[in-house]
Amino acid sequence: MGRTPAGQTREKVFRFVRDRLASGRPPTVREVMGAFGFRSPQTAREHLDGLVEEGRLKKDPGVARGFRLPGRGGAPTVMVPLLGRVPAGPLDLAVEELEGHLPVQTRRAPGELFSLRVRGDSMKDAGIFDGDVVVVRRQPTASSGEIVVAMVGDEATVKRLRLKRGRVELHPENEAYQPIVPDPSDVKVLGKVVEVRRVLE
Amino acid sequence: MGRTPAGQTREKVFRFVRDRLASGRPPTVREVMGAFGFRSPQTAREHLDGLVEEGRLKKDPGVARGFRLPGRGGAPTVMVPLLGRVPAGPLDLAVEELEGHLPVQTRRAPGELFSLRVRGDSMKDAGIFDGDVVVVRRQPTASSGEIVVAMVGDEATVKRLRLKRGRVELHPENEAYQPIVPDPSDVKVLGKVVEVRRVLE
DNA sequence: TTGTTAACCGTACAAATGTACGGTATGCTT
DNA sequence: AAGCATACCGTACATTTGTACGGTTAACAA
Repeated sequence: MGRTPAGQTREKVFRFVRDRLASGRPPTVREVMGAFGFRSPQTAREHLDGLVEEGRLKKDPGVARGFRLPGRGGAPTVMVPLLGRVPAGPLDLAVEELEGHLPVQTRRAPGELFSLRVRGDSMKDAGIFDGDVVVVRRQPTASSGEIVVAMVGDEATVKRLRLKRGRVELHPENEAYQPIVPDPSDVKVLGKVVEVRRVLE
Repeated sequence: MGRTPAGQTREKVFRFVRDRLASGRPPTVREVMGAFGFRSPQTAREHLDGLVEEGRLKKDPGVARGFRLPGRGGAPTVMVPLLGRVPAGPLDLAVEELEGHLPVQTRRAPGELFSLRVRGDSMKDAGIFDGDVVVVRRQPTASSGEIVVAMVGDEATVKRLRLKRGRVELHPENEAYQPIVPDPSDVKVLGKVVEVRRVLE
């Protein structure tokens, strides 16, 4: 055989490409070449073609950095904006005052989601703590029992929605707080909480 | 002004690029051109350069598909394996029995992290519920007070670590449970919980 | 009016990148 | 030994892609 044990370099090439793909910057043939000390782009190409042949990678011929992971059932990853505060107006074209983005796996259209940091511990018993980030799907209504983000007056709040006799109630999940029963004209559902995240580090 | 309202197209271009970046396939200038019906690559370039100027994008000059999101303290995204169950042996080369991958923002090396689904509600008061996913950084030790994943016998458990007089204690955060004080030879810290995620949908 | 600016078009060129052709070396099998 | 496959090198070429230069149009302000 050749210089290195069979398949060993190939495995490392695969991981290199996979990690580069996750970081959002798929490598070129020559970057693979450089990363492994090859002195010919052809060598890198042979490994890459081999991985495609084995079905571990997919590629679009002719396109620069055209490698992908074969799509296995998993939902695609989209970057969801993390809003510093929730604007009162429409979220669509609002110049988002954003703190950053987070990667979320979803089948939803990217524009359908946003996220924000929760303040206060009114939802503590639902496992949503101060400082947690909630990912929200935009929708003007929600079902009773779902956790929603709603504007009450000009403030955004995370609560569990209860619809009682046509009236909207926003229930905290913390004994120390009381349900909010706002004037119907004063409350607007922004969306439904679809994910909760807490970073402990 | 020009054909479309000022800034509107630019906003859409930004989202297009951002979404393409998340999907692992950053666009070329000409792909942006095509996506918006421009008939000149220069038009797309002006929008892209504008976004770089505004600080909303970063780019590597001369590099194909060389756009990135500015790292607002933002760590790069890596794909972390979600393990179906935690094997007793070393995690390193274990043929990971994986359920999939999740995107996690971290500065750590990709191989340093793994994730698993929590069973039971013994950490309920820490906001970790049954079915939640915890992202774990592999490390053989941890500080007192940190939430860890540990093997007790041949079972993996998520608990808060307490070191008392040189002895290891694993504390649940739920009044219905008692602390575990295992035989030191029978417990092994697999890593520290660095993130908690809950999907509500 | 004049000027300015944002948004766009067209084309050409240079660099980055994928791809093809041929070669060398090593180890395994027969 | 002969044959074969894997691993690698070197170079050349075609395509993709970034980039530069110049022009057009429409809205707005002075």
